[in-house]
Amino acid sequence: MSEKDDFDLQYFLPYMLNQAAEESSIAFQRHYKNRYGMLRTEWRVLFHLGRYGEMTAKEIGERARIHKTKVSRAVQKLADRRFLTRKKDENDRRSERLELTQAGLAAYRDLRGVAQEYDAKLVSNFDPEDVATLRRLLARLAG
Amino acid sequence: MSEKDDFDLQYFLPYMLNQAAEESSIAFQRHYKNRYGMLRTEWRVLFHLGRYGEMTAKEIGERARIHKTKVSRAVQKLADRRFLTRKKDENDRRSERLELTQAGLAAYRDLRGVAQEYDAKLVSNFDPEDVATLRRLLARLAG
DNA sequence: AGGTAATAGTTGATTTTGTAACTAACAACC
DNA sequence: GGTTGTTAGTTACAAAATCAACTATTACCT
Repeated sequence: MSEKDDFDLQYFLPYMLNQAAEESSIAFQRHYKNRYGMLRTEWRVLFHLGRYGEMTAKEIGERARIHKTKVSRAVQKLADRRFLTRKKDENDRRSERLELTQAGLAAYRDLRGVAQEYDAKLVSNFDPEDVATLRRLLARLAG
Repeated sequence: MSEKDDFDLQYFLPYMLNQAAEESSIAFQRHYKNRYGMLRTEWRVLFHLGRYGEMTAKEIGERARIHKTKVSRAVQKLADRRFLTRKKDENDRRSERLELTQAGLAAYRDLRGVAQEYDAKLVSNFDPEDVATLRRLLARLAG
């Protein structure tokens, strides 16, 4: 380059976020993938239902910002594997109330435990104050 | 839930990173997508060549941690669109030296400018010290 | 009430990614 | 110098994501 070029890709925030996100997902991914044959979206749906209780596909999509077709297919797979049940909302028969089965709840609890441990491990070498800053800024960046 | 459940998905680091990464990518994505018909991997390849100069597909893949098939396809598209040229490395005829054309360089410079502005805008409401912390931790999380 | 628009969710077609197997060139070793 | 093992990159096939069109139901509006 003949010109000044001090913009390094390694400091471009969207790029850094992506690299960190991918790296930090890999190890955890193995758990829901190998142990329960789940995809990321399926895990997220499971997690939402486990953590926040019964809700509709739409609500999950809004909370997690997942497109409705992705949610729809994830719900289908989870239902096929008997991790959740669907029943028509009698007040609005377009939508369905989704609820985890015992098996789904068990999977959720298992994965939640793994996630907690994994999260702790990820930040274990960092200064707790820095971690607080990290989470705060990430939350704001996520919008 | 009848049990104690204080693990919130919103504080699970891989999840937060993903949400922040996606959100922060959207606005910038439009530029390389609409203006140059590029995909994310193509933009990254372009960026590496523009920022660091001529190199091989393998080097790009290592630096950016992109799988070689993805790099291969991105290089193909960039070559089709005359953003880069490939010539066999005479010392090792398995690999190719990749180099941006004038058009590629122009696109790089354009997008680099947009990226710089965008990065600045993303952090403009944050305390600079917090931003420094953020980048430092992200770099470590990216491994 | 009747017609139009909006919404929840699904499905199908297209695009993109991921995985594995492949080719061509090089390296190492005897 | 030939066999075996690696490496750079491509290609083919399968899996998954995206986008648009669709069904069924509800809301709105006059």
